[in-house]
Amino acid sequence: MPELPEVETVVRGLRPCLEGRVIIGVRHGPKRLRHPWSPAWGGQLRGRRVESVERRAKWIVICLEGGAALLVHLGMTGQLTILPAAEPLGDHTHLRFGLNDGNDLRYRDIRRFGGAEFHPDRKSWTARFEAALIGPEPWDMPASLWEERILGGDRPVKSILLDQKVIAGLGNIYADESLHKARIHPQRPGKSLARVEAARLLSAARRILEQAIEAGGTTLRDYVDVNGRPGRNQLRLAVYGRFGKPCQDCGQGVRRMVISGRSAHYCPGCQPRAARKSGGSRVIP
DNA sequence: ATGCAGTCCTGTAAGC
DNA sequence: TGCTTACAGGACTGCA
Repeated sequence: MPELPEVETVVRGLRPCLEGRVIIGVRHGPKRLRHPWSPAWGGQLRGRRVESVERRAKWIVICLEGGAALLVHLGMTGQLTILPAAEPLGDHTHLRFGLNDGNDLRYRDIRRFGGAEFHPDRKSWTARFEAALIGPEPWDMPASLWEERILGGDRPVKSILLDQKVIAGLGNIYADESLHKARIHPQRPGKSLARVEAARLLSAARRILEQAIEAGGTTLRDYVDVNGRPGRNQLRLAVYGRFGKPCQDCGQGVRRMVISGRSAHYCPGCQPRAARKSGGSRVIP
């Protein structure tokens, strides 16, 4: 499931393959994507040179000359890969962008929760993000705003972390991992957290995301980078997908519960339901 | 205003 | 063995 580290890994992989290339042809499949592709966009893309590739939240922003941009969201199972144009189309390939170097940029998405959008100018695509009210990137989050949003929330802290309007980029895996690292139970209401816990949670989330980027993302099933290779961060997961297995910090069995319709994994030993009175006094191995 | 449940979509795996 | 069913979840909609 592509979250911030997977999207960042794809963006970094795309840069050397796309920057300076010209899109010479666009073809789309018959199936409707979550973000439907408009046939008119093909003509607007043809002949445009790629200037840069950026990331905003879980969106890939392919910046084109003239201020236009191709936005791609990978949804649940989206893959953006670079392949020689002669390579046969695999199953579930919905979009194919021919490049002037003989390669294709291809969008494959089994569950079709993602998709791509063309925006003709910078104003159009920045407005797209503004309308969605996407929160700050984790490293740009001001401490005061973070405190306000966590401590002011009645929801379980896990739900707050998953809310892209609060903070951009966390999904189910890294929300669970961040809460474990910060030693906070996922079901605690945001407003029950001490200020020191809120601060610990933000620094834990940043660290978890940085480590996952270093490891090239987490591959549990479908995620691959632009070269079709899986990530390595799945080997580092402390709680996600480890239901029943012993916590590597304390040995207690990892538990699973459903919060807002999503699975939440946590360690009952490291993440007690009630806040510790003496926060920060415990020695972390 | 706020938070929650329901929805989309298909491959995989469990269950009968 | 073959079929049915539950499950995975990002982002959005609609409802209370």
